[in-house]
Amino acid sequence: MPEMPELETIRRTLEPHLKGRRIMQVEVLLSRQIKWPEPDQFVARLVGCTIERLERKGKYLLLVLDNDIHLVFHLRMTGQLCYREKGAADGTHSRIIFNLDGGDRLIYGDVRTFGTLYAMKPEELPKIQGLAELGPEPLSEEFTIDYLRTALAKKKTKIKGFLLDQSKIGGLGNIYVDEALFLSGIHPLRTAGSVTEEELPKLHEAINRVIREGIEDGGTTFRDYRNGDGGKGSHQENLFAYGRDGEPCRVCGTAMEKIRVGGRGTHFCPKCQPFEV
DNA sequence: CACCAGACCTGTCCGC
DNA sequence: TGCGGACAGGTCTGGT
Repeated sequence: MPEMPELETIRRTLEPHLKGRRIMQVEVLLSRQIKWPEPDQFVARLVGCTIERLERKGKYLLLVLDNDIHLVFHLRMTGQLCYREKGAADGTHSRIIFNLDGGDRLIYGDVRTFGTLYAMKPEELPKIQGLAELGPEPLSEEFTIDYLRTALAKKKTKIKGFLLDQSKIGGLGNIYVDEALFLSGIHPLRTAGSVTEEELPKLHEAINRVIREGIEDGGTTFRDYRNGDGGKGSHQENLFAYGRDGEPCRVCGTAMEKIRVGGRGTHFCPKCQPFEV
């Protein structure tokens, strides 16, 4: 489900509800989604603590508590975090429920149950490998054209796989990779190392643009994604590539195509994104 | 190290 | 209406 724009939207919509709130009780309905520590310890680390702030790193959301515990979520494909006021219905597929002061709740729901939760002391955070190895994020100071040039250099892996690799760039997923490749005119099967000096700034800007616009639109809702208030995003109305196979390219009118790259559905325009450089 | 299939799960959609 | 298969926003592991 969620890539960086969706997680950032969740962070922003939850923050006003959760900042300064106390966790009174935690209901663990599906313990295997808790990865660290053991579920009873997980609960013990949270109960009675106050949420000081919400951070996001790549596709991870972190609630930092007043005892320095970091409550970390990775939503994988179908995880949802939703704030519900006292008396509101739970919704379906609730897995972990955080009861807050005053009877309001933060509900972790997840249809496919791939999502992961952790309650970590600061020194334990490196145990989360994906978090420890996270590459620079789009729109960050570290994500420069020079960084991208060096990271791409001589790589024989496909550009699509490269952009999905969270240790290279943190936060892109299948939707926004297809969008960035479309906007920069690069065919998804080309190798990372084949990106030319002329294409490099276009790709860099395209990555920043799709993430920026995704956030501005509150994320992309195709199926499960909802923000912290249960609302949908609108970026699905502004996509150029993802999910548009068979439809006319928004730039040249050619029929968009869909192939599989590295096992992932991949959408592109055969005219705007020629395979030959 | 690159690359792929398979695994983890449930739900939905499409064709027969 | 029912059934089987493909597919879904993500990562991790194990094999070649």
